[in-house]
Amino acid sequence: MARDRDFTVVGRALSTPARSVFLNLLLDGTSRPAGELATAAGVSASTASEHLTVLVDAGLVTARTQGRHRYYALAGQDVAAALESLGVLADAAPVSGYRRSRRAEYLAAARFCYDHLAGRLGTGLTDAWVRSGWLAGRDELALTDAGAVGLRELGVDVDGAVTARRPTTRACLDWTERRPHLAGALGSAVGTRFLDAGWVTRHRSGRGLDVTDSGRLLVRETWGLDLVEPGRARVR
Amino acid sequence: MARDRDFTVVGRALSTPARSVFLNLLLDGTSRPAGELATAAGVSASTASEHLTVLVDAGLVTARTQGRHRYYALAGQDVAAALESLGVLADAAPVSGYRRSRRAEYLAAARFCYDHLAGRLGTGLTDAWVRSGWLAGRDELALTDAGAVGLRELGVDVDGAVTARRPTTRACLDWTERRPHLAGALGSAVGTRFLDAGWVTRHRSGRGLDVTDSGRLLVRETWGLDLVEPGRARVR
DNA sequence: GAAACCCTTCGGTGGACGCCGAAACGTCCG
DNA sequence: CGGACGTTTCGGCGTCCACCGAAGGGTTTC
Repeated sequence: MARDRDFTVVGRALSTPARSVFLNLLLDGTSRPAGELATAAGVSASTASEHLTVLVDAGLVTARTQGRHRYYALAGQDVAAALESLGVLADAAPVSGYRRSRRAEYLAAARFCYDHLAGRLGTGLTDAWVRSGWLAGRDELALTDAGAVGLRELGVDVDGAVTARRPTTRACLDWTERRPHLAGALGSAVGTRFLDAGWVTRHRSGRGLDVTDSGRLLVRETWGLDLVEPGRARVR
Repeated sequence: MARDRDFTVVGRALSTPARSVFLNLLLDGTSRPAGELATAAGVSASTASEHLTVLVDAGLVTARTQGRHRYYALAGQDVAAALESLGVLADAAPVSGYRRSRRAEYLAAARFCYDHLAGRLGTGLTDAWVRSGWLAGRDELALTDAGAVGLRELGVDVDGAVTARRPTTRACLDWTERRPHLAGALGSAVGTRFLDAGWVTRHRSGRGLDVTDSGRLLVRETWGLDLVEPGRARVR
């Protein structure tokens, strides 16, 4: 005889409006900091924090600390699938398959992680610069002499980044690509240069970035980095 | 953009131990009266009633009134599937596919619905007797003269059933077969005769019945009713 | 009609929990 | 180091709700 399942933990996790909003926001596969979830649900930061621990304890959501931020995401595909099937019960509306939202796709392509480039653009550039010897090491991403020269030619304020108080380079784990990308003072300088040179422009809302034609051309010609058009990107 | 789903209603429905027990009991596809569910969960009848209305309002469970009983069952296969996928989250144990339990299969084959035969045996006999002209009408199941003769020959106390205060015949909707079977005073008399003649025996626990070899032979030879061996019955 | 039975509805009570602001903790920046 | 920032923890408050017993409605049986 099959052992009984205890639905109470998962059920309780789903039973409040704020947590329902959280899960809906995370259903597209994105990771989001606690504060963003709090404002989206219209609750205070402290309340959101409590809700999030409930979701984590229930196994629906995972947390990852990054600097002074804490990113929350669905625990896995099976969670998304379960919520999907539950959604069928919630409203009689037909199911739309689980997939990244259009906005999530934009963010996955290119975005600002605070002051440095992230997404496929950020990880792609980092990979290319490691391959070409501009950056050394997998985790440290130390700036080499060749890298200093190359980036200076690009117009990046390398000297300012080196003399800054904050660490020159830092590896920041990308939550869509699951690989590190360049952060720290140098990462910030690179991001500033990309914006100033018009290689990327801020997307209408939030952290998203549009890679301009000139930027797309630059990264392809210089580092062989081929960025897929967001709108046409193959998902999943 | 996909409209947000509201998980709160379903979530709240799952969030208490008593309701979790109810759903586990109903997961095998059986229908059960409110009282049975109440004692199984260890709560009072009134509390159970409130829980059940919550489950019905959430769309997880349906209620069907039968006489002075009220049978509750899962609302459908999709509900079972959703609970199944949720169960994966609840415990890490691997899933055993959704299917009728062995006990449920026994009950579906033959059982007592209070004092009259139900399950495939009950509906099969009723169908056969309607076909052969012993009973008339789809809903009333009135006893014909030929039926009185035939049943009397079987040893059924037809006269006692006709003169009883309660209605001679009544159609009782079968919850496994979803078709009517014979109830009322005559149904009771038939059930009594089947037990006395040794055509069926009470299963060890509760309402379940075992059809004996003599009973199996009788129904096949007399009415062409072929009952599948419970243990070998194909499910689903 | 009367009694037995099943179930639901109705009050009332106690505990659980969602909510917030204040304070503490850790990180980043100059 | 000092200030800003994101997040969590802590106390306290108000509400919701799970629970029960008693009462009421409906059905079956005698």
